[in-house]
Amino acid sequence: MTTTLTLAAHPPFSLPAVIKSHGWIQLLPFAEDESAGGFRYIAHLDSGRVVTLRVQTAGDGVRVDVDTPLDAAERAQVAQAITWMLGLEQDFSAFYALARQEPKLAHVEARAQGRLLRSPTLFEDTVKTILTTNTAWGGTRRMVSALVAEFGAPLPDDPAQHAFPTPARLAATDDATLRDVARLGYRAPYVLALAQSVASGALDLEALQGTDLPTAELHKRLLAIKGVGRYAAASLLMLLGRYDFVPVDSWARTLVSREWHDGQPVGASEIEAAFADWGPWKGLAYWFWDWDHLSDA
DNA sequence: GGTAGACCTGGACGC
DNA sequence: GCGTCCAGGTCTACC
Repeated sequence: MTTTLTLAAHPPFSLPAVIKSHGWIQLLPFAEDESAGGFRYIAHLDSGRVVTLRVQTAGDGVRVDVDTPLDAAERAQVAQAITWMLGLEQDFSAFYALARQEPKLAHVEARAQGRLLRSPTLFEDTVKTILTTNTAWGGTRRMVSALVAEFGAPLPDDPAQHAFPTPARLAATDDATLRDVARLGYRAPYVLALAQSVASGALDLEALQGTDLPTAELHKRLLAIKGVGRYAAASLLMLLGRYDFVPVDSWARTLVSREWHDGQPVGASEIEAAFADWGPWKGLAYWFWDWDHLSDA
């Protein structure tokens, strides 16, 4: 027996657009399912069960298949998780109205761009974001894979596959293990401290999903997390649906430098200034800007 | 508020 | 195979 859920999305919606919105699909326990045009995600449910969610386009939303019967609470959790992960309820009509006036963003509405693929929990997204800092993408993939393989709960039908580790599981490890086994390097104490504060209840990260806190306050709270600086905080704000900041990394500096500064070095202030007119949509304008002509940068 | 140096890893490169 | 250099954000100490 299997379980199937059908979830509607606020139009316009494109599952491939969400999947390709950034690199998260390449990080375990996500896996792209190209034959179905969707993805798989190994979820560790509150009930303790570990299941594979198979997601593909269906009608104006998505269909979620699970290879096992789920009880009512588990079904509700899966529906809530997928709705959050894909931003099914997000409305970008205000952004699209502005984007129509800008040739470099004229494509976003037709492609249904705007949603960014999220993990089910802000804890997972925060750990992954910390692991994107000060390293190449290959390093991020390696560190996330190691964390999942070493500390994630195994899938019963295929124990070689694992869910993302829970805060409690990571909190139960130690700095040296995270350095030696997962090769997190100097990031190990950051991830450990985050896991411990979430597991102990000292930090309620998940309460920030859908919070109505002002963006400035949210920004402040994210920056208070060790290992989360300006770039990581801006990235996490984007995942939380707040686009007031541009995640300034070396790639952003390269793009903005070549687009508006004739290849001369630029800093965060120049990047923020380049998108200042986009107000609460700065981050999205940067993210979906048509940089194609700079792809060899 | 701004800046320099340390942090850690893996890849590129030269020998 | 080995050693060196470099890129990638954040933190801390210092001015």
